[in-house]
Parts: sequence; structure tokens; C-alpha cells
Amino acid sequence: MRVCVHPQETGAAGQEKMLDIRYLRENLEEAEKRLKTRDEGIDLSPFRELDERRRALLKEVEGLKERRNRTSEEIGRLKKEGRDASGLIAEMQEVSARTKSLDREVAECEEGLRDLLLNIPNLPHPSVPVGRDDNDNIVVRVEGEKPGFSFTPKEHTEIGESLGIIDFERAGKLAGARFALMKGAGALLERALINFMLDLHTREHGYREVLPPFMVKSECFVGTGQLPKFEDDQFKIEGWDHYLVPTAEVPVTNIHREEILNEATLPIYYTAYTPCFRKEAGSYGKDVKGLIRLHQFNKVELVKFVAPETSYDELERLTADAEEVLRRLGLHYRVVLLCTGDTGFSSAKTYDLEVWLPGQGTYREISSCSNFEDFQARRAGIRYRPGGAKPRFVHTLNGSGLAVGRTLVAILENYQCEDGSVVVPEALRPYMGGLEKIEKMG
RNA sequence: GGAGGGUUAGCCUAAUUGGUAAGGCAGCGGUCUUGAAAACCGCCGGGUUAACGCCCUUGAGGGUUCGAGUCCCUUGCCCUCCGCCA
Repeated sequence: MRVCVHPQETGAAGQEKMLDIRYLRENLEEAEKRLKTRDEGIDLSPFRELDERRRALLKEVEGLKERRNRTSEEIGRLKKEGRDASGLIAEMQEVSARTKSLDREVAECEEGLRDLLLNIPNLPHPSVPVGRDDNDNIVVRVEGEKPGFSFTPKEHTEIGESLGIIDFERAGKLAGARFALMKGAGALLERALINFMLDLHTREHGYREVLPPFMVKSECFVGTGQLPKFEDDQFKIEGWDHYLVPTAEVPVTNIHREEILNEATLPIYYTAYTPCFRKEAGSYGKDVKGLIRLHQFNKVELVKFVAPETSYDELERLTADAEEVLRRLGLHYRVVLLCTGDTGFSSAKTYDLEVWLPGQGTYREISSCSNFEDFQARRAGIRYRPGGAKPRFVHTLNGSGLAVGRTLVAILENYQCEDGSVVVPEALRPYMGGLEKIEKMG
């Protein structure tokens, strides 16, 4: 069901909620306890007072409005009959003034509530392990095996630069640190990966391909949860209300913002390629070299809109769809269930896929698959009508399928040969004009 | 960038000089029917309430007014034309 902070603002206020206000009112202690498993600093204590004050104000102002409505009609009748209504009009002038000032108080009160609510993360699902950070995540399965090497495997930066397919130096000249310039077979490989992933998801997994705008309005960012809390991570377009998308999740989830979907159309599966733009504020010194952490990278995303009862089954299937990319590419990986402290702001439950990188001797995140339950749907106003009944919020999910740059890293490191060349995984060869091996050009 | 037109509930469409949102379609429930259709009845934006009721809702935000879909200002989006442009 839809809930509004302020009944007069059915559009705006309704979308700016995260948790059901009625749930909070009735279960404040429980909610705070559960949220504290994600973040000790969460404090819901201002909620009670704001909520009660708002309701008291509404009671008074609505009473006044009722009187005003009735009297105004009476005035209309009197005037039509040619009788004098000046006494009533004078009376209503006062009521009107009082109403206006009360309305302002209500608005202030609701702004406080919004500030509070918009910054509260989603409740973690009961199956999510309680923990502080990534040390408390749980490896739920491991697929494939680490490749063996008869030599010491190199990191992708070294492989890519010596093959002449990645040029970090000139990328720096163009755009500074954390950008890459892909060249020749490197650029082709990146493009092949995008096409391979989109084809797999559209032809075999039932997703519909979309190509959204790469910059969208701020309200979309509020809808999916990047705003207001994570403004610092976003690239804003100067003089516009637009931001560059940090993930296709933002434009694709918001395709159905403020819509009531026909139940028969659910579930809806979309896949989209977009570049992703992130400031990476606060990651200074982390992954400064290579393709791992860039201000701009490519990603193929999977997004689902589903009926609430099905969303956890859908999460398992979405994760499997992302895993299939790694399987087809012959890459060893593991699936990690994130703990409460490591799960993203909007998500109720998240699996990360971590691919093995022999050059670095470590697993790195290459996909993140989440069920947001109705958190985003509530903020973005995405509903469906179950069997002609009242509209209900859908559940939304998404996952990377996959991060393209990191997949390219994994291929370079896992398929490298002693002579510095890189074997092209068979699944990609049709996308690369039959190329079997990337070798240094003369 | 300039000029003009538009925006009403899931969709489509009304609403004298300002007087308190009328219909239709789709959908849901029911009557009728062997079943279905048709016809007929009810429901069919949000909030609140045990219920009656009350408040809010004409893209958004302000203003004027006792009272605004209607008048004024700001603004989002869509369409047409001009200019510019891949």
C-alpha cells in the first residue's frame, strides 16, 4: 500500500519515503534494533516526536479546513440568492489566515520527517548475517577452480600495457587519474564483452534490452536511493538538475517511476549497457592502478520488477543469470552473502560475485545482486494492481551482469600466457572476428 | 536560443462571469446464464477512521480570493514551427 507523509502531496511526499511510516510508528524499537545491525549510528529517536506533532497539527488544520469549505459553500449560496455574506466572509478571512500559518507548521514538520526518513537505510532481510564489515560476509559457494600457471602470473596492468591494448599514460593526459584508454584488441574485447553479455541475457535469460539516458534527473536518484545521502559520489551536471548515472540501476529502475503496472506484465526483466560514472570519493589510495576502480567504466546491468511474494526466488535467479556469464567465460569465482554492515543503503539482501584474479592473487567483486524489496518502489512510486485491488508497491532487484572492465581484467589475468599473449575465451571469439589470441602487434 | 499549443484519476475526455472535478473505456465484485457475451447493479486517486465522516488530489511550486481546473507569477515535461547542430 502507498503511504504519504502528507496526504496533500500524493506525488512528491509519497515517493520520498523508505520505510512504511505505519510500520515505523508501530515498531519503532524493533526497526531501530534491526537497523543498528547495519550501522551503530542510526538514531530513530526524533521520529516519535515529529510524527506525533505532525498528526496533532493535521487534526487542527483539517478541522479548520472543514469549516472553511462548508462556509464557502454557504457564501456561494447566499450570493446567488442576492443576500449579504459579508459577516461570514470576514469570519473566514481569519480562519484562512490561521489555516495558512498552520499549513506552514505542518510543512516544516514534514520536512524534518523527510530528512530523517530519506536517510534511513533499508531493513536487512532476516537471512542476512549480522556483521560489521566485509570480514563478516559469508561465502555461500565456490564455482570452478583456480587456473594453474607454470610461471608467475602478471597483473592486468602489465599485460595490457605491454600488449599495447591499454594506455594509462595517455588516459591520464586526457582525463587524469582513474581513467583508461583502450586500444586495438583491448577496445574490441571490451565491446565484445558488452555484446556477449547482452546477447546472453536477452536470448537465453528473458531480459528485454534497453538503452537509457546516461544522465538523468535528481528525482531518479532519490528513487533508487543514491540521493540525498550519497551526493558526494555523484557527478552533477553544472546548471542542470541532472547527474551522470553511477549505474544503469538508476535510469532503468526509474523507467516505471510513478506508474501503476498491470499485474499481468509482471515480472518485468530489463538488461542495459551503460557507462557508469563515479567520483570514488573516499577511496584515495585504493586501487589507484589499473582498471579496477575508475571514474568511468562500462557495465551491463540486470533489473527486475516483481510481485513481492516472488522477490527472493527472483534474487536467486538473477544471481544465477549473472553467474552464467562467468561460467561461459570459464572464470573461477565465488558467491558471497554480504553481512548487515556491508549491505548497501537501499538493499535488503545482497550477493556479491567475486572473480579470481591470479595476477593479484585475490578475489575481486565483479557483480553485486540485490533485492530492494519495496524500498525503491516506495521512493519512486512504482506500484502494481493485484487482481483489481488497491495498488501495491512492487519489489525491485538488480545486479551487474557483469562489470565489463573488471571482466576484461579477469580475462587478461586468467588467460595470460608465458609469452605475454592472452587467449580469447571461446565464447567471445564470435564477437571478435574469430580472434583466438591477443598478441603484441609489431 | 525564439514563437506558439498542450498537461484533469490506469487510459480517453468534459466542466458559463471563479461557486467546490461530469462522463466513457479498461479492471474488480455481483445479478442473470448450461457456460460466455450482452444487459443491469456496485466498486474503481491518496490519507485518516471501528464506522459514519472528514481532509487532500486537475504536471510541480507560489500568489490573489470567503472560495481556483478556471485568474496572476515561477517551473517540469510533451508537441509544432523558426534558428543552430551530429
